[in-house]
Amino acid sequence: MIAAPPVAADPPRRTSGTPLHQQVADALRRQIAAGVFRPGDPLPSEYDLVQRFGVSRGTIRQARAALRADGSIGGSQGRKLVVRGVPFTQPLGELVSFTSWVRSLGKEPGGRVVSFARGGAGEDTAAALGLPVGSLIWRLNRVRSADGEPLLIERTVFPEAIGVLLADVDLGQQSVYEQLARRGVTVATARHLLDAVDATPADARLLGIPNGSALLRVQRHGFDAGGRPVEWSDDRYRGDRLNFAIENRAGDTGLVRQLA
Amino acid sequence: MIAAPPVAADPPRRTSGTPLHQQVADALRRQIAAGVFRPGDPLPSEYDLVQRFGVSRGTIRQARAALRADGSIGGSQGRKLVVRGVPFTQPLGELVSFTSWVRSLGKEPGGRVVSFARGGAGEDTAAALGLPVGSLIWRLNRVRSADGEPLLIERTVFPEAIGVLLADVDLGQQSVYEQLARRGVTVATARHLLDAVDATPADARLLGIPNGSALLRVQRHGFDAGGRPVEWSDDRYRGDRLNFAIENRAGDTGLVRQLA
DNA sequence: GAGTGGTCTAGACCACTCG
DNA sequence: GAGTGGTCTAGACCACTCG
Repeated sequence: MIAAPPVAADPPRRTSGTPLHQQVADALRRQIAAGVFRPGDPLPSEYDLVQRFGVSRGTIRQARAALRADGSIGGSQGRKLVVRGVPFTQPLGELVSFTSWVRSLGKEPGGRVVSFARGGAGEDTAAALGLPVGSLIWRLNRVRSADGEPLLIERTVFPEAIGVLLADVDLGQQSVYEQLARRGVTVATARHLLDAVDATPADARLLGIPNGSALLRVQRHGFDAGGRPVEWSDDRYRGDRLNFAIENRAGDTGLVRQLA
Repeated sequence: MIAAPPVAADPPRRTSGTPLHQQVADALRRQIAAGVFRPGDPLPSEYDLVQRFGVSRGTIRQARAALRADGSIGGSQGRKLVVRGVPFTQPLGELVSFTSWVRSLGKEPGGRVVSFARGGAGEDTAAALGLPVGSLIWRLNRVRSADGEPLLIERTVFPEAIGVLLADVDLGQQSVYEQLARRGVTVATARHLLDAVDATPADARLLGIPNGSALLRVQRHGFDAGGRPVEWSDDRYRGDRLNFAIENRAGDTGLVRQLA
């Protein structure tokens, strides 16, 4: 870990396995988080940073590209770059796992299994998972809560190979993704589809909210590192209790608006 | 525009204003889209690409970083990089501008101004735009439609300096962002907050839908290239007609789940 | 014109994967 | 051990912004 001394001290080299550019990026992020640089402040110039960190310009630029990508800084050519604020990202694992997300908030995750059974894939499910119609799949239906408050209904479909790994797990208490991770299965990439739906009578009863309340629906396709489907899920969150935030960098975004 | 000849031809240089690394990235993207490289195929090695494009390794790496960032390719150190497929992104301009999005679908954008007036910023608005409470701001309230079907209610606040640029524009027909762009103002980065709300009676009347229908609400903070606030908007989409899709790459994501 | 960030090159060494 | 991508440096020139 290298700090940013006012004058160049012992030139840092890769003693640990952490790349220099990442050490620089982390140092700058820490300083933004600590208020050394405040939103609106200009970032020190490249030349300054080269001097302070005792690394080459390329390394500084690589570090800064990371800060740009996560939205910590902004700006354009010719002008000094501007600090925007603390980075605004979440690990995919935490995004996918309700359990680890709730824990990260310091709350107690809970759940109740409504149903869990093997069956045959219908047309939609088969298409979503990239399987032939009629393939064996597992359907899991749960209500998830934080500190006892129901927040989410999960309706998830797993391919047979994934579902069997969960067959003897207590899904009322355990995180599906932690259990899968122990068995070597992780969600490496995912596609999310967000829209709003009225709570059906079943939804309303499960969440303890009025009929027809607005729910934020998140449909997720999860894939492992090899691109094989791990899950297809229809998650319904209480719209009044949860939101999703998206940081859009310059240029192209990962967010797409679609007509249904 | 440079292609990728099997053998190095005339070494391309920056004749136009487009950076070389971007020309290379665009060329590779086109080849992925055209099926020259198919999902699962390995990408040619760095050495290959250096030869084919006649540029330095640094330029190739910069181009590949862009493909990585938009999800076109994946892979890790020591292995050949793997083509994942056509990128799944939307230019920020199209994401922000309802008008240009609707046009991209081949439909006719329309609109109706409900109100447009100058006023003083309350506490929330001031905080959102980073202005002192009581600062002059402009509030725009519109219904937006595609081929005559109302899809969206926009409630947008602009800082005084932006609002005055719009004072004499026909906002029933014109795109705010196109008009602003002509005056040198563009949204370079944005933060989006997505949740679900019940349609208020006013919402329902404006969209011509039943009271209490689920709406997908998108709150947006837009900033220019210098990080200055351009707009703060509360957009409400018909949940049954629209959704947002998010492509999550490996590792950290720009998508964050939050408790309200 | 001075200072800033953006582009590009050439070359070195390292870490990882694979046959 | 050969080949791959990852890191890092040093130096050149360019485009843009600002006083």
